[in-house]
Amino acid sequence: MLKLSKKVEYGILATQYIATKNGETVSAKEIAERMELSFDFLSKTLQALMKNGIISSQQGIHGGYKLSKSPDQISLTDIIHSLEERITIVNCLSPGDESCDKMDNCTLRNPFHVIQLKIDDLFTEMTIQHLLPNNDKLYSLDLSIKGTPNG
Amino acid sequence: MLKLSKKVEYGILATQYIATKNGETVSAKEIAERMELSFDFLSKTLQALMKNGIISSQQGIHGGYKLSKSPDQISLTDIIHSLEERITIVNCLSPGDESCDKMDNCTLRNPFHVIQLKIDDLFTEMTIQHLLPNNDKLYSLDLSIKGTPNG
DNA sequence: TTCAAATAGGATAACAATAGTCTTATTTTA
DNA sequence: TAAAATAAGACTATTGTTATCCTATTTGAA
Repeated sequence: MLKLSKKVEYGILATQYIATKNGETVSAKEIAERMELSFDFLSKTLQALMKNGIISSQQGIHGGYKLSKSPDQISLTDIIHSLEERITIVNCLSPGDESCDKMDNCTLRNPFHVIQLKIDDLFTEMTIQHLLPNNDKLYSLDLSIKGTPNG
Repeated sequence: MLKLSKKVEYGILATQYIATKNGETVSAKEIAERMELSFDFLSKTLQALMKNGIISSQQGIHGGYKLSKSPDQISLTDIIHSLEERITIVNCLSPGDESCDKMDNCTLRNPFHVIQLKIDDLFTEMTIQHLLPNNDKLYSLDLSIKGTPNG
């Protein structure tokens, strides 16, 4: 419950790995080997990230992937949205969902919506830049737990 | 991904329903019928809530359930912890987890931990009181998103 | 031209987690 | 003693996730 999928984990790990390569093209094989991930599954993930403009691909014998944007322009939400359809804590918060017929007099939906927006915010505020080794921006971001403007 | 389980949904719905009864004992049958939930599945949920001290049960012919604490003393985290084992966005944040051998030089774990703590906070701050009909406390809680009243 | 190494992508299998059902035992009151 | 309730274990069904397999296509170099 409330867990990130492997797909998203793979996506974040791979994007982070590519980011450490500073513009070099990196093959799926290299990422899979270095990060000890399943090559096939990783490939699917990379293809989805490519389709969503997070990374760009080069086919052919010396092909591979590189970032389409700088690491500080790629949020975890960007990656999550590329890889997952349903990302709400309850179905009735997903756009177009009509699975619940009690929506109108439900006293839970609004409170859940508030929580949802704040969770979305957490993943939007964090970028690949924050995940890079020796990064000094992570703890200067407003990620403290108590007494924060939004928390 | 990142979804609440039905068990937790049932738990929250049931606790909220019981709370509207102001100390009366309520049977699982009544809750199941009124909220249109599976009786068997709801029973399991209620039993777990009972074991964890959220509600108390009375067996026998006029038995049922009532809250053990006042609605504003029951947080969503209390309910979630009663009903789910693993509630972290990645496994390596669960207490005692050793599934990942790269933990020590992982640049993702700390950032994820920060997000995890903030998510935990969201569910801890919200209580059953906030979910009650005509509740006037929900929007006085600091649940604003980015300067907007309710998001 | 041909081969090797890479991405692209569909199909499907294996696995795990979630959700739901069934059955029986126990408790309590009338 | 019967009825109505909770307690709880076992089991089944369903769904979602994860992984694998296979083939096609692209590209560059020998």
